[in-house]
Amino acid sequence: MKSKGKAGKPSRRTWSDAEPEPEQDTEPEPASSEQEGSEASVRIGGSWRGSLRGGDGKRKRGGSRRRRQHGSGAKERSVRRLESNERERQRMHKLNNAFQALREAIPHVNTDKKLSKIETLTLAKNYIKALTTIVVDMSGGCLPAGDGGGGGGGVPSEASTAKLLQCYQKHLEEEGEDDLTQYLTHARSFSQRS
DNA sequence: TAGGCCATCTGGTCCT
DNA sequence: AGGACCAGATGGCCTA
Repeated sequence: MKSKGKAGKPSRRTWSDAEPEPEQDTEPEPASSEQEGSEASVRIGGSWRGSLRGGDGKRKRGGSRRRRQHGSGAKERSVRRLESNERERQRMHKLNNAFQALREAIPHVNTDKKLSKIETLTLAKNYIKALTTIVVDMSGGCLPAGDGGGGGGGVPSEASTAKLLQCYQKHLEEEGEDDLTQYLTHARSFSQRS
């Protein structure tokens, strides 16, 4: 009963409400926009750090490290920041909604406890693998049987998965089906008949 | 209390 | 130019 979530975190600080100071300039941060001129804007332990992503190999996509100069005024910068924060929040909410949908799509045992994100992803991966195995098994009539992939309780090999896809595509061409569900229905009935 | 998980902020980079 | 994406940092909540 982890009642986490925003409701449980009244004190979570949002930039907007927690920025009491009208003095926007106050980003205590190092020199706000200009610090970038030099790359030494990383301060571990503080709440800011700057460029230097390229330094450790991560996110080292080309481009200059100079910060883009948006509007110059502190106020304008602050407004942009707030807007950015809001968009980022919305984006994360959408991401979380997607996680929730995924949680609901995969079966799991303990329904009391909400799956964490990492658990959700892991279970989803396993679930997909399991379903793939089932599909491979069911399509014995279509796929050459016993190629080592499907059965055996293991994960289908890449080869069998590729064959499955191939078979599916062929099926689409021949039958004009446009939905995996329909394919599965066919596969199921075929497997039941035989 | 430590550790896990999460929301949010933030600034760099990429894409349209 | 502006929005989207991404990853690091921070701090709060919760459980063992």
